[in-house]
Amino acid sequence: MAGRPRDERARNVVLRRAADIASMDGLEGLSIGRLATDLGVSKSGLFGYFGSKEELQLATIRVAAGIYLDEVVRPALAVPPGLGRVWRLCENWLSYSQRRVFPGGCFFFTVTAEFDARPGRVRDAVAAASRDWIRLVARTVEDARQLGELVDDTDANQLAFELIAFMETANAVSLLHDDPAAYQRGRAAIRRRLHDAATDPAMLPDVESVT
Amino acid sequence: MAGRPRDERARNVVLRRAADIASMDGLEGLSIGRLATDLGVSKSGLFGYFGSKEELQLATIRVAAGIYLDEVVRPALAVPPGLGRVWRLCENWLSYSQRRVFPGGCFFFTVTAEFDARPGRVRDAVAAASRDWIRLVARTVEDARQLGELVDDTDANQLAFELIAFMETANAVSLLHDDPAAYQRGRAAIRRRLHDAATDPAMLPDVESVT
DNA sequence: CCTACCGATCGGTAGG
DNA sequence: CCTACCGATCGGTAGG
Repeated sequence: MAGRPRDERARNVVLRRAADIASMDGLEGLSIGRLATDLGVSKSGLFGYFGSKEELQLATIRVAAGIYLDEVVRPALAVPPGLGRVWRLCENWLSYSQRRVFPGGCFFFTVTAEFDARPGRVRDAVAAASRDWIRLVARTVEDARQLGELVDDTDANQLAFELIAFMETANAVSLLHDDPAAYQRGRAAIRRRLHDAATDPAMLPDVESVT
Repeated sequence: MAGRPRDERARNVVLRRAADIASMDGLEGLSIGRLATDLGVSKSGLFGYFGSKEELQLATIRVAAGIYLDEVVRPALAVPPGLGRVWRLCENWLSYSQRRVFPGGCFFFTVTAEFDARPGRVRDAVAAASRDWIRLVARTVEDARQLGELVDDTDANQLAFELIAFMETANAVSLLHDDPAAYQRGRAAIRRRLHDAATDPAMLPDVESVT
């Protein structure tokens, strides 16, 4: 069921809108009735696509993860491993947040805070996505270390934690205080930290001007 | 109205419980009916204390801010200004999060992510509390700089951003991944950053062992 | 994939 | 500060 191209395309339109809503109001704030009204379809028709609210939430997370992959991860993997790729990954994340690919900023920031203290399948899916992301950043850092572009005693997991902290806080501050300068702060913090860990700081590109 | 001691005490019991619920499920997830059932009182009686859900949410934020002040801010102001006070402030925050003073971790982390993309009085109150906190950290850093304990070209607002990023990310990671080591990561990051900015790194206390 | 409906719960009110 | 209720909305179902 739901295997025909038209169904899949329709499903994707629904889920893309669902991810937008969830980025602002959370996955609980996302209601089937509201989503149906927004899209001009019947509630029960939409319900039939997913079978339950929880399945809708899980499908929304999968679609958001795909967008994240396209916007942040894939274009960074297109540049060679090393310090440049670490920088690209961070830069892509800040751009993805700043361009409001999701209107409520990073989808995963919103739903992490929403589900981090509630058990269930939704929390598990959010945690799995987070784990994948943390591991990807750590592996990218570790690659740079092994290539000799970061000092030898660099703790990849620790550095990944710090870089992610700067990205997420830039996202949070920019949203809550409507302050685009938060991205300058995040970018400066990342640049400084990578500068300190780099064997050849000249390999870091200049900080780009921010709109 | 509601000025008698007994009323105020009762109000405080209600709001303390409200803050606990909101730290896990958010200020929208906090419903008057559920709160009433939890406390064994009638819904309309409880409603009468506040007049509207929004007023309940705003009163809950005020109570949570008071607890934050008692747990994090006041004990840091008891030590003299300087690098030691900066460290105390960060250490108190990590302890407040780790001890689960609120069962869902930092109350303000949860409600910031919940309201950062929705307009209204609740968002404004959350943003005001966040601004106060950021300014306090920045002023504490600036005091340390003026006392000559941080290098002269320290950008207080930038350093405050970075310290806050480490604290909030320790909170978020520990909750989502049920991983107490996140606090070690946060503490190590803060320590390293302050070490680099200190004029006399020996003034930083050793990292305490973590349970 | 629609209309029409279910019981439960929401914020809020009336009346005492 | 209680009981009893209001209309709206929730997730979900029946029946076509």
